Amino acid sequence: MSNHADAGTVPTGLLDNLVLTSFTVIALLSRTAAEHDMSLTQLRMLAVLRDRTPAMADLAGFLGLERSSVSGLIDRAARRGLVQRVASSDDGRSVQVSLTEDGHRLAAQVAGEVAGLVAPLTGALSPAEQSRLTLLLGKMLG
Amino acid sequence: MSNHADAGTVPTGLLDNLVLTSFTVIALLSRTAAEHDMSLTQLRMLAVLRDRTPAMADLAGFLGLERSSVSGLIDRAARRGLVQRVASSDDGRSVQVSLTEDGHRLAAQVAGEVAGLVAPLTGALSPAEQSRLTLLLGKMLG
DNA sequence: ATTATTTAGATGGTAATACGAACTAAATTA
DNA sequence: TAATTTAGTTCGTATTACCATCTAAATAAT
Repeated sequence: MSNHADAGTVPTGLLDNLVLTSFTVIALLSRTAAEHDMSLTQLRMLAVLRDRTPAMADLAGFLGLERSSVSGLIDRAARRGLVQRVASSDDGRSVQVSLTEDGHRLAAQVAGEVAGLVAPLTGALSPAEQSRLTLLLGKMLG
Repeated sequence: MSNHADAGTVPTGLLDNLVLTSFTVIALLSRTAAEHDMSLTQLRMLAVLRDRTPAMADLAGFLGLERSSVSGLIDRAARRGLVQRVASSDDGRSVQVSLTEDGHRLAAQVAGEVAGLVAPLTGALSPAEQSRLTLLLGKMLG
């Protein structure tokens, strides 16, 4: 048994702040993506591919999309030279999706820009508060 | 002068947790919206209209969209009977957008469902931690 | 007063997003 | 060897969101 709050209830202030924070952060990410003529989904895809080389179905799983949606997504990104499809050696049907040089460069740049945009927010907190927030969010994420 | 951290920098762990939390919350909201055949934008619109009756341009401002995008959004929502356009009395060009009865009902229901989905997350924290998180997010939101 | 300009929204055209269903080809299983 | 499953693509559709353009109303300038 836990001495935590009823898991079926959220204090209104906490719910509001979580939702507001989320919209704020997502808006920042969207803005960054838009500045590079990308969608939020493309930005997520770039982030996912920074340290993975998944097959199409796995990528769909990471992004929470249908396989058919990912086909078009990768088509467009490949047309821009950001990603490439490499045929799998052991399975003739499968492809490994990976970032190109340009893709890696863009992903790194975008990551830096996002950090720059989030900094003013977190900058409102002292280092100690930042640490506490990191821990609390981490605990919540499980 | 402030004794806070350099506003140009975010600790990696904090950035990651903020982004992960945001995607988690937004995914929850999207899922809830989808269960009612709505988009995230429509859900946001419903939330905005719960305590406002803005003109189209103001609504566009709230949602961060162009006026033309909002026209279609409201068209579709009105076709479903969720919102209505009421001609402004003092300005013949302007309309006030408002929720219908059905819109209010749906907005309330959706709000409840969102709370139910967020609860398991926040339930990982003790009441004291929930309070601290609320305060930290509030401070960050300014 | 009358014309000119600005403002509020709507409309039309375009591209991206995302889905489901149907399809092809390769790999497994029977 | 035939039947089935799996990986990915293609096709058709609806939504989303943009920009540019348009209409009508309101405000400003002459």
